[in-house]
Amino acid sequence: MSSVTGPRRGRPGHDQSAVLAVAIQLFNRQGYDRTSMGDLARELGLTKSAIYHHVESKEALLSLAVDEALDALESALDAVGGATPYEQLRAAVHASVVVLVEHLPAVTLLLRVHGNTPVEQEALRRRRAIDARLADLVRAAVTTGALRADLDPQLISRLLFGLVNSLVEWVRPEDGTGHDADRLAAAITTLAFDGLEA
Amino acid sequence: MSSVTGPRRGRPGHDQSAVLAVAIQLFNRQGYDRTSMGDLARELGLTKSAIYHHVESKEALLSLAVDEALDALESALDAVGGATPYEQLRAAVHASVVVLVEHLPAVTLLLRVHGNTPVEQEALRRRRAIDARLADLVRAAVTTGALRADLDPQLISRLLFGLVNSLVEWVRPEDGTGHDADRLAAAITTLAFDGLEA
DNA sequence: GTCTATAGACCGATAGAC
DNA sequence: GTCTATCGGTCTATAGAC
Repeated sequence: MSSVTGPRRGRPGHDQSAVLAVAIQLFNRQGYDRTSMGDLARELGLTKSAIYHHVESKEALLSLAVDEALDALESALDAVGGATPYEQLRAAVHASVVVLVEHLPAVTLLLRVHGNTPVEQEALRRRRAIDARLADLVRAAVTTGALRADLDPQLISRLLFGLVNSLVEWVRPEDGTGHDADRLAAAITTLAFDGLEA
Repeated sequence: MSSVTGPRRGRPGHDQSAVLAVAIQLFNRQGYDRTSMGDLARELGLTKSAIYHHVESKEALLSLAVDEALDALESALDAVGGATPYEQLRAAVHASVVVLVEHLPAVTLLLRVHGNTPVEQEALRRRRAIDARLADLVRAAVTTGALRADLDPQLISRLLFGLVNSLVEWVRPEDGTGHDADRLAAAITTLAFDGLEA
């Protein structure tokens, strides 16, 4: 299968992608602030100093991680098609769930970012831009009459993608079949658009 | 009106409730781990040492905060009534939203706890117990035929309360009328049980 | 590419005066 | 109830050898 972990040329030892993957895992398990470069070194079987050969700083690791999540979410939205705003919205919800499951560690970390450092502020700015695109889709779908008009479109948008994002609290990695994400996305669109009642 | 902030006898200066309220606010703004006792002291206009006259430790502040949220959620669930499981579930959703809005800072902090300290582990244990009670309600409502049976009851439960909990990401304090929480709770139950479609 | 050693800053918490 | 001063520990990051 194709290498998802980026360039690795001949030499033994670790590369940036391997360090990043372990870092994201650790940040999600312990929290970013509570995870020291010493913790990361121990998990990698390295010393702290060796890590700094691969990444510039601890904050750079966070930046690389949230960029992975944001790039994936933006690309997925760019690829959304559909004849009507309603169909585009359903496709956007579906695509968001799939990205969330496929990039679960990075997206989980992204959704836990609430801080005030420049890296986190920039991540929040990009997240708000994505939210705005989705809110536009909801507004358009309400305007065409496909969605109920007795709820504020911005409220609908926030609830809809709050529902999607809440998946990171309990979804665990796929078992490899590759069908979990699609089935989960289908269940969520069913609940959101058709409701819970029998 | 009644004092929500606990005992404050004659003396000038701060009390534990005042320190806790500012601490929760700061923990939510900066993150628990990134907020130092020095930060909290500056926000209070005190020195670090003075804080330790009111609370035993930084972790004790976290413990007090999550206990406020958990106590409120448990009490709200205890008070839920209704003739059928379906009606009890709708009441539980409504009550959860109201508690979340009324205790927004404490509940926000609770939902951001994912660490491994004893205080956090205990908070997660109580949260899971609450989740289990709600999952039981969902299962019962599915059994009576009130809720659709083509979705796994545990999935329904997770999505339903993921939806409710996602409110902490954007809800801001009430303007004092006291009606916001009820109207918000009504909108959420509408979306969850009736769906988005027109 | 990894190591040992350490600089320099900040942390949580305490002692003891007022 | 608040202060000044400080202890012992941990943190990110760097210097320089191999």
